[in-house]
Amino acid sequence: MHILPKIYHRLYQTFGPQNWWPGDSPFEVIVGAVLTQNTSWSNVEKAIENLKNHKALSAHILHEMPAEKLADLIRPAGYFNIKAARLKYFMDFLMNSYSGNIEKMKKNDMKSLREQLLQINGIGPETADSILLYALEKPAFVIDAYTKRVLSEHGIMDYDKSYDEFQELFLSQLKRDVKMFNEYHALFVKVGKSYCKRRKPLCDECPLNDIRTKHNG
DNA sequence: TGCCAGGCCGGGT
DNA sequence: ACCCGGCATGGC
Repeated sequence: MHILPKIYHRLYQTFGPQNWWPGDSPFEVIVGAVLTQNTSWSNVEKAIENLKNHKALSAHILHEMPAEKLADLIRPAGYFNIKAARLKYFMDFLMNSYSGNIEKMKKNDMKSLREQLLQINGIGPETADSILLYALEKPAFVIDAYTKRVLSEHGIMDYDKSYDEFQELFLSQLKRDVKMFNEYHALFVKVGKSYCKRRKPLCDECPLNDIRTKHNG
C-alpha cells in the first residue's frame, strides 16, 4: 500500500484545507514565489505590500523599473539585489514570450512551460513548480525543504535525495490533480512549520508520528 | 544573541 | 555529478 495518499488524508483531516497560494492574482503568486526563496513568508508580505503601495505589481511596470529601485522596494524580503535581478529576468521572459500576459502563458502545456521557466536565471525546480501549480494551475508537485524534512523524519526517503527523486515518488503514488497537489504541498508546509522545525522539533505531537509503523511496516 | 526561513547560482573539485 | 560560499532581512 502506498503511503503518500495516507499521509495526505491524515494531514487534510488534521489541518483542513489551506487555501493556498496567499496572493490576489497569478502575477502576485509568481512574484511571491521568487521572493520567498529561502525566506520567511512574513518578510515577503512586507515586500509585496511595498510593491502594491507603489502600484508596481504588474509585468509592464516591473519590466520598466530599474533594478535598483525594485531592489529598494523588495528590501524586506532579503537578498534584495539578486531577487530584483531575478524578477527582472522573469519580466523579460514574460514580455518577450507572452506579451506580459499570464493568461497567454496558461494556454501552453506544462512540460513546455517548465522547460521555459527553468531556463530563466533565478528560477530553479521549486520556484518553477510553484509557479506552474499555484499561478498557472498545472499539476506540478512542489518539493521544498519541509517536504524533504517531513518525509526523511518518517523514514520514507533520505533527505539528501534529489529534487527529481522526491517529486517522482509523489508522481508515482498520486493521481495528478491540481487541487490535491495544491493542498498537499501547503499541508507539508503547515505540518513542517508546526512540528518539524530544525531547532524545535515536536515529533511526539506530530500527527504523522505513527504513520510509518502503522501503515508501512 | 545567534539561528533560521516555502532556493538558486557560479565556481571549484 | 556533487559540493560549497554567497546572497540579507526580520522574528524569536
